[in-house]
Amino acid sequence: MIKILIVDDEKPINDLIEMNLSEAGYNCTCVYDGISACDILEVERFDLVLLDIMLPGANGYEVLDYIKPLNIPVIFLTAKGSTEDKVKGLKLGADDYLTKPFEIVELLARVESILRRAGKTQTEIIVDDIIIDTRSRSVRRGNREIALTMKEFELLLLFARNKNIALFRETLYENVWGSDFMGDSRTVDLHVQRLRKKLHWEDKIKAIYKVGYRLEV
Amino acid sequence: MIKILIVDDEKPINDLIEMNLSEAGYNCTCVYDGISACDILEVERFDLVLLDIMLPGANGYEVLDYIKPLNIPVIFLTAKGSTEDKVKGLKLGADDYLTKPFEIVELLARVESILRRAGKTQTEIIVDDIIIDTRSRSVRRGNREIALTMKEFELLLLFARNKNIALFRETLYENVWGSDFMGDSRTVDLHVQRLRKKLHWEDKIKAIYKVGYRLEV
DNA sequence: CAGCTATGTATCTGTATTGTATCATAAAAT
DNA sequence: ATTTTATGATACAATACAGATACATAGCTG
Repeated sequence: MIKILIVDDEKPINDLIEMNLSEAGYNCTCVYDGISACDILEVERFDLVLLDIMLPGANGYEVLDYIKPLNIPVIFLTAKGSTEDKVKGLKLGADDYLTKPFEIVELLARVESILRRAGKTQTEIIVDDIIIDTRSRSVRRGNREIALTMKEFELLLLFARNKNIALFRETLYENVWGSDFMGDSRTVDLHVQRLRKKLHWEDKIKAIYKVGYRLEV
Repeated sequence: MIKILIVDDEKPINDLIEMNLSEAGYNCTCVYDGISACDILEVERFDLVLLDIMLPGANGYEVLDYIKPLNIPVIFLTAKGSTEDKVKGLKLGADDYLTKPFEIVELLARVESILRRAGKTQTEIIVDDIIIDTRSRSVRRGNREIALTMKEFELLLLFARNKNIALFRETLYENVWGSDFMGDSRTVDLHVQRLRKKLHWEDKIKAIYKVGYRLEV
């Protein structure tokens, strides 16, 4: 299990991140200031730290100094997009930075990227007889690869992370397409159909009348 | 009892939400401006706040600031659907976002989602020997799934949340169909009959002469 | 630039869902 | 008991929805 430490004094942001990373299968711990961060790092192993720069107590840079010798990758969270801060952070040893406000998709991408770089990626999600590798973005049944497009892959991932849960068309659209306006387009349906066909999941991904779809396993 | 505070200056919207959440078993309180919201939050505990952005007095963002330290989840209600606003809201600490006009079904889904996230709700409702899973929108008896349509499911949910309570036809119609005008149509009756048949609940859902129906368990 | 792939729109069609109409039966009122 | 009214049952029609297919566009690759 990959463990991520989230250090941010704004609880909502903390929660938002935690929720999404937990959903993606990571084990998260939240602390709200620099001192607590150092304390917990003293006794617990983590694979990645998400670190806010503006912190009460010790600021982000100081915490970074503390983390450095532990050799744990760090992603800086910064409110401002000032190049100065970025450079400073990266110079001091942050592996990446993320400017608030950020899209969840981007957060996940960067987290995966960093973990991959550190060789710690959790890569496989298994659903039924299918293996989804988030790292190579590939899907296999046994050792036969199933070629999916970008959207199809994202869609599958969402279903895989929400097995047996009815997903509204709007939810699907928001997550895969990133926009909250769908209108009456039938894009989602079409992609579900294509995905079904490719995976031979004609009856596993069920349409729910007037609602959306559900992956049944 | 889960308590929800509704903050919206448009009374009809307020009422609509209140009615539906009350039916769903939540305890609701309505206020119509930001100041009142803060006042009541000062003295009463709530589990969730539904907050309109456009408010007289203090606007939604300011109220949000006020709520933040209280650590109560917030769902923003807004007419706008721009990602900018969404991010702004989420960044400031809103836990979710609902764009007006919204479907009642979606409202309930999001409320449940948030409460679940906060560990304050259960996803399964058990009635007699039947299990209703609001998350997957499925109904089972033992491990035999009972296929219900949208309306049937909503109807069952309403009965399940109001066991042994007589429900007026108008109430049923308003909640499941979302409209407050029913005329003298017999739509509700028909759906009750269909639901009865599917669940073999011919005698559990009792007709109450000149009133409506009641689920007896 | 041509050709390919990914993605999205438009359209048609079958069908599940939903609602209306009708008649039969049960409950209440007189 | 008889009338009146409400509900149950059934059949059927309208509708909305999802599946399928074809086609248009965009974006990439060579």
